[in-house]
Amino acid sequence: MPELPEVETVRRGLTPAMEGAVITHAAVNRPDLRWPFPERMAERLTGAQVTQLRRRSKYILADLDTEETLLIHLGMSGRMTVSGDPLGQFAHDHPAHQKHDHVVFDMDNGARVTFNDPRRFGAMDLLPIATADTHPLLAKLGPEPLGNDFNESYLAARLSGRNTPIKSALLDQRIVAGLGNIYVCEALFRAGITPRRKAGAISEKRVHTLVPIVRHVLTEAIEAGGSSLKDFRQADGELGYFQHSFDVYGREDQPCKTPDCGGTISRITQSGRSSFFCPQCQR
DNA sequence: ATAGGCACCTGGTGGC
DNA sequence: TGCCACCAGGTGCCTA
Repeated sequence: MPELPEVETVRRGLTPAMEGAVITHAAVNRPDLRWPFPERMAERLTGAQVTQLRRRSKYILADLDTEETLLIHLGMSGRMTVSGDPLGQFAHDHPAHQKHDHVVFDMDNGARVTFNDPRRFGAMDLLPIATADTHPLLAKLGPEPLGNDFNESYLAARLSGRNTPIKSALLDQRIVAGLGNIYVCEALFRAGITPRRKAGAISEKRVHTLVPIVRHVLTEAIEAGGSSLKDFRQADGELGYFQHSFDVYGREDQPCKTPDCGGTISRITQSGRSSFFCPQCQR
């Protein structure tokens, strides 16, 4: 589910409920997600004030006044939602506990933040604050696609000589961090590049066009509140709506949206993931 | 170093 | 209604 735009949407939705608020109670309802939770996680979180909510790639980072940072990843099916009234008048007005509500934070402003993840590919960890760059899960991540370090010369250098399909290269979080299956498909469509093309065999000119295209796709998706496939929700429970803007993702056998193209969207499997593209206008 | 495949886990969908 | 195969937004780890 959650690629960079969805994670950023969640981060923004959680901010009013969490930033500056104190975790008064942390319910940790199972010992692990993808990996075991850190030792004594509930105790280490209880009483901590969230000083800042940040995002790195698809990770949410909650800096705490205890000199620790809570790292959160949503995996494929993770959601974080807010219930209750941040002003506190209805502090006890929370929906019933749902299946797969693995971690629940009650905040001192009356908000309740619930982490729900049926498939449990998500993760949480606690690390010393300001060591995010060296955490094993973050250390090898490439630049943020919306940051200055992701630029034309950087991307050209990283793709040159690589024999892997461009689809796989853009999914490689070490090259650029935050893209997933949906937004890679969409970006390659807009760039007119077939997902099969070897990364090292794309002209420098076309590589250069990819940079602003990736930025635009992600920016538009964030503005739309992300994409809601199946069950993605923003933190307030609302659906994102970028899925209505998909040109290719999930559109197998449907007509290409390029005017006068006349092509039909194809689906192929690359390294175990579906790639959607128009064979007519992506070369 | 690089590339490809598998594993982790649950749930939804569609065919028979 | 049941069973089964297949699919899903991610990514660490193992193998050549």
